Amino acid sequence: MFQAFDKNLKLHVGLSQQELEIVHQHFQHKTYPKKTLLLKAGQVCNFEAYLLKGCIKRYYIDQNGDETILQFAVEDWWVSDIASFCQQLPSRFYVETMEETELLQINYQNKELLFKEVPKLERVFRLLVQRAYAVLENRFFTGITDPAEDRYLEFIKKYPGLLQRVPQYQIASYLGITPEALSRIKATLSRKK
Amino acid sequence: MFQAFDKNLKLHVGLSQQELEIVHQHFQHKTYPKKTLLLKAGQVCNFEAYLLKGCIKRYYIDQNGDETILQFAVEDWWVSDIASFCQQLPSRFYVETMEETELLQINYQNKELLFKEVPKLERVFRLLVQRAYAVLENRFFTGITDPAEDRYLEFIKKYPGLLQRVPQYQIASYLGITPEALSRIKATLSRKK
DNA sequence: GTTTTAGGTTGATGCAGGTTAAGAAATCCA
DNA sequence: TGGATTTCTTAACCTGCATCAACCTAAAAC
Repeated sequence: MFQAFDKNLKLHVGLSQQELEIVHQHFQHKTYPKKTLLLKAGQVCNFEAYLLKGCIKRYYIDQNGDETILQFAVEDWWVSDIASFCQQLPSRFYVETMEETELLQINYQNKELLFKEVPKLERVFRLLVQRAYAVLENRFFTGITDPAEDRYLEFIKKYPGLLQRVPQYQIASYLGITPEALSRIKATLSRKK
Repeated sequence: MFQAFDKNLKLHVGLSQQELEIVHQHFQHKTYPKKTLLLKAGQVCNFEAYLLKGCIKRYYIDQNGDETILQFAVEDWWVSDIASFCQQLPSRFYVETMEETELLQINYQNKELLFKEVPKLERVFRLLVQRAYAVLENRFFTGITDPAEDRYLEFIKKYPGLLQRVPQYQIASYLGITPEALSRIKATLSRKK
């Protein structure tokens, strides 16, 4: 069960089997059914979770009740509201499973304990946040420079297979456009082919 | 000289005077004249720098030679290309002083040495990256949800005084709009007032 | 002190993507 | 299986911001 998880953690920093076992003890293994809300806007996010299986979205709901999806997480990705979790402040976001989802999750208290027991993990998690930062900056950047059509093509590459797992209007939301616009983009693309 | 810097570092983690002195030894104090390029696209970013004084922009230049500004940094801010620095990969960005600028900067090798000498700093820098992540996510988020006018008003609050220090067309670039569009926004705002 | 030049404003026009609406297709579930 | 619901598509129209271009001002350069 921990195979992919261990590999994810050890990507940049060596960890002994013993250290890994301490880590495992602080994480909780959980399975949630489809459409479970793991976080609601206004709550403090109390988890960082690694996805073993399934699919999760993190999104915002505006005054009109429309949702904007900020992140999809699938197998071997992490999900949390980093800002809320780290500063232990209320979140603006919702986090929700889109399929039955299996997680390894840790809460704030356990994460701090873990850092005390295995200080090397400060480094591991620093590198994880740095990776997340690089991913986000890239997303921000392409959002400014690339038109919607290019972003859609990028999306297909970055999340292969997710098109089949997630309704199209949610992908449109992630891309920052309306479902109608995405539908038109697909139409012109298939005309071009 | 190190007063504000020390305070910035100690925001979340206590550090002794001795530890701070080790830190100081690994940072370099530098002053650059206006319009100095600290990083060019294609180079590996080899600094993380804390601004004592002055103003810096980080930007991208597209095929048409137009620049898009991703970040302004002023007093008590950090500047770097985190993705390039951390992974030691070529950057897509330029980093340039907009005024005479005084920095405390550290390179990759020294940062790693510093981590070995004062492991507690792993934590300090993890928290710094987390803060940077939260700031970036907020920017990304408002970029999607808010219209240009709101983003302009946000900008004025976030960077008080910068309007006077930076030409307006660069602020437009930061906001993701053209100078003409910003000019019109200002016109309608003063009409509303 | 006149001439460049950089920065800012204003107007006309165009286009990507938003909005609204309605029907078609797919999926869900009793 | 069949009706309900959810998702996708298409079309007509609208809007915010981009583009292009002319013009204005003020400061810098000669």
